[in-house]
Amino acid sequence: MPEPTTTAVLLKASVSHGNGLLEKLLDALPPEVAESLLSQATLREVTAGETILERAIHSGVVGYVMVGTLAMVQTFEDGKKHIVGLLVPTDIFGRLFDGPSNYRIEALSAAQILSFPRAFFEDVLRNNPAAERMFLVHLLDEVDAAREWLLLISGRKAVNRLASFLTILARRSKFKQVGGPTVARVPLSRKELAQYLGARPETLSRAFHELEGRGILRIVDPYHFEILDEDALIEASGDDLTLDEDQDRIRA
Amino acid sequence: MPEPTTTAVLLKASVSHGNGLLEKLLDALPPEVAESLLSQATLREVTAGETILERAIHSGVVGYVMVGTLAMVQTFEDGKKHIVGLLVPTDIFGRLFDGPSNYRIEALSAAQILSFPRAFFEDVLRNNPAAERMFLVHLLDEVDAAREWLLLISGRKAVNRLASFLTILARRSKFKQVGGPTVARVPLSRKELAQYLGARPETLSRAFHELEGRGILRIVDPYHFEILDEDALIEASGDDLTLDEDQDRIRA
DNA sequence: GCGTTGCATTGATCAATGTCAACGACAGCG
DNA sequence: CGCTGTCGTTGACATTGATCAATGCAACGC
Repeated sequence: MPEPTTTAVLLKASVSHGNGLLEKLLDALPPEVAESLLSQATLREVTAGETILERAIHSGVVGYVMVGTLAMVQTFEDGKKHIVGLLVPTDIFGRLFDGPSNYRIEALSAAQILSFPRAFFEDVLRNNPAAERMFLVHLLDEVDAAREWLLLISGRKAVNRLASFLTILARRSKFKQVGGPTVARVPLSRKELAQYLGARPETLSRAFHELEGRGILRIVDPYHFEILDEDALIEASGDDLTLDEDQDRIRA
Repeated sequence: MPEPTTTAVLLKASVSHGNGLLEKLLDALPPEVAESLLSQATLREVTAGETILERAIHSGVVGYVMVGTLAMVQTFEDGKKHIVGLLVPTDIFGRLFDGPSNYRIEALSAAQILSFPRAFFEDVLRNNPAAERMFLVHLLDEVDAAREWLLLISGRKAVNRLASFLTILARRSKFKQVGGPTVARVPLSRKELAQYLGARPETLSRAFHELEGRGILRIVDPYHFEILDEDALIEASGDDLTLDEDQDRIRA
């Protein structure tokens, strides 16, 4: 455990310039409460592949992603596993007020995580209705996001799903604008991304190269891509599927 | 507007024997508050196809499904539409504390809906932290459910997805046990179900008949199915996909 | 009663993707 | 330095599912 107060100051600095949930929560709290919450936090550094939270454990912490990418992994009895969600900087994980989480949290890349004692975090929310409501609204957004995501990967062709994924990724974790071109960093191996998108590594590989062929992106290495034509990427993600419409079913 | 007090009594009777979110909320509230909440509710009867909530409208109501099935429908500019979620009895819909919902709510079958004035509902939650927390936990569950659903429909073959859907449907809205066999009622047309599952109506039709051929179910009519072998159904929903496992990535 | 319309079903074909196999690049290790 | 295992890629082939087209069935209006 690092020395609390100093840590808090450092953390405040690094947290405050973002606009994630944690920042908003801190803003909504009385300064001294925000301070005390931060003073309870510890910074944890993990390496790629490390497990952060075992599944089915009523964990004592709430985590906040500072840098890096984590994955929520569902494991089955027979040893198969499937990534069911990604966590990028500003995301919060850990189950509040309630039973164990159903997934294992695993680092996909080296990452820095802010850990709060769960009970303390809960108390803060309990005593600050405004903050708790903010959290609630955030959850409403999450539900919507999950549904939107569902819509994107259900049906459609592999290239579409990949384009959708890249588009969403771009929106969620801002790519580094190193001078000129936008470079996307995909924190998943081909195999991992493949299962996440419901496809096979081979299919995915072909999809990547198709997008490259269309001049939409350039493959730097298996994990880095220059986005050459962002509009075309969005274009490529929206394809067909969905229904042809009845237009007239409305009456109410 | 019906005569409040009488309605409240009737509603209390019909709501109380379930164990959905609303019941739990009512239990968590002081009796007189629960009473007043119910007295504000109005019962709305809708017919199949009716639109209950237009999308992108900051609606003034919170709805609770008593009987029937509703769908959350995402409509696109070009007129295509896609069902992104189902609402069955005991489900609550309507966006609290916050902007308009992104979906249109539409009745798939004739349905009865309990409508609460949103502001009143919010006030009740605001003044009863226990209830609000209950709502929050409920949202956590919803997020998980959405992720699980995602996992089920991503990838895999059409038959698997169909079997998954039927299994989940069975869990969520209990099928009528008319004496002997379990009869599933699917509240969607083939076309609707097809988009929901990310497939084409034709493919779906073949999937249904494949399950019938395997002796897992019997097609009564396009909307009713006798489940002959529930275990086999579950079996059929779990197929392959997912990853072959690394077993060893864990270190922490 | 008869045509019309909407929907499920079925069949034939083709495009997309999963599967199997092999190769090359690269990292770790002897 | 060369061996070996992993991973991404590529190719050939098999399977699945989308597409197009046609049929059957039932509800509805005339």
